[in-house]
Amino acid sequence: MLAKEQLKSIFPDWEEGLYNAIIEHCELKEANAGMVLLKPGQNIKSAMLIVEGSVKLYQEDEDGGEYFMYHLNPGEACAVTLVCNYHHEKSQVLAKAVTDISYLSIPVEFMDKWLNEFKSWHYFVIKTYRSRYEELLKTIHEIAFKNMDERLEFYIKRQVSQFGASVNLTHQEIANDLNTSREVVSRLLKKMEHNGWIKMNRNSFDWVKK
Amino acid sequence: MLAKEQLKSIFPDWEEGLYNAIIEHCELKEANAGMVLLKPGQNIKSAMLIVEGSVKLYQEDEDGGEYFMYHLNPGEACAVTLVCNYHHEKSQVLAKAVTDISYLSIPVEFMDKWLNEFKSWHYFVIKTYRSRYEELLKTIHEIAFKNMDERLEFYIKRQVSQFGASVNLTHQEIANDLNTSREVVSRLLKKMEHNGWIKMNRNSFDWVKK
DNA sequence: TGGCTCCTGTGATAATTATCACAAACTTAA
DNA sequence: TTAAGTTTGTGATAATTATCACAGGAGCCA
Repeated sequence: MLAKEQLKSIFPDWEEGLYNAIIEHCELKEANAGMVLLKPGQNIKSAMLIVEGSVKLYQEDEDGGEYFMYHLNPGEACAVTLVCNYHHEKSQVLAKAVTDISYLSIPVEFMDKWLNEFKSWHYFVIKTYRSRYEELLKTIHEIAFKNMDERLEFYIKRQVSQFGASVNLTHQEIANDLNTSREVVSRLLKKMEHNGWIKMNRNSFDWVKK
Repeated sequence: MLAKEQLKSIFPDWEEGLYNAIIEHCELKEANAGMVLLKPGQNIKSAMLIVEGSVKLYQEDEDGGEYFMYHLNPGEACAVTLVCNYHHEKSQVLAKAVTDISYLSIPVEFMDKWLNEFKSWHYFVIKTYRSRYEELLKTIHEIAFKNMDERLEFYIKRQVSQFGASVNLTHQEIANDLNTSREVVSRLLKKMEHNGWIKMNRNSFDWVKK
């Protein structure tokens, strides 16, 4: 488990008792890049709080399609896993580790308990829901109103703000995240290259706009 | 203001003290069908808890487009207005009364206060966020993966489960809610009529499928 | 070096949706 | 009843995206 000091730096503003409870009852787990952490339909038995690395959240279609919604970073929690009150909730999203990650795993039974015991925990839960709700709104805004060129730009900008101007993704990976086809992404990226927005390499490209 | 008994029947599972606090500090407001209750960019100065009637929540585009996300019904609260901790939040959604409605208006200062005082209030807030988050997921699922015919069917079914099998909406209104054009809706409805899913009238139609 | 796989580019074509144009049917109000 | 406005139907066409087909290049490994 982490030292209390580390916990404090990643999850500030908690009560002393909450750090202690976490240290006492939670596991620090690890997962490798690419691993699926949560599948649609899966029963939720513990909350997931990111300590290191980053995670991508997807909406998944019945027949294999995916749509990328948002990233989870250190200090953030997966809202879907923060169940309370009624257990036996099932995931409606797909979560994948983008990098190697480590995360705190909090058994469901403590989540309810801590809601009563620690004010800072329940603020954390509410803040998590609120910020994820806002991320979903942004996603809806993109899909509902924008064409693929703008959605791709939005997607790349988020990628850039996460991992820097060098985007190490294949056209196919991007196409999967946006639930479109590789050809469409290739053509749109070509256009961006012509416009001087990106510089293309193999397996990656650099965002040079703005 | 409402009598405590009425409050209890609409918002069950609250603490006695919470009902009293609501009665003491909140206003029961009314609005007519069609009124805009919340606009994108608007400062949030009070929470909105539906007592009577129903409300539609939209994502709004910069240039006037709208996309319908979900209904709010009696006993439910508008998640966007349930701000806590930091004030001066701005709305990112559009809320419109579908019918004449009445709602409780709770000034922001009490929301924070009650989070500490009433356990049932903070469960209510979390439950509200969770259920609205799930509604947004459903919306994303529709827009990201489904063609207009299936989205229209999903839309009509929600409408039916809200207001019954007789759908009193013009094609134009439906088109606005789905951010598409009237012609598309007209043609798809014609197809549904041919398939025997609906019976069309002027200004309305009946859902007869299933 | 040769063969294999993965990634990218691009044309051709189909499917879906958007837009324009206009007519017909019904409703309302003067 | 007429005129004006609203709602619906439908063809024609454009724009966007999806799908298929295939070629060429780059990296990897035997």
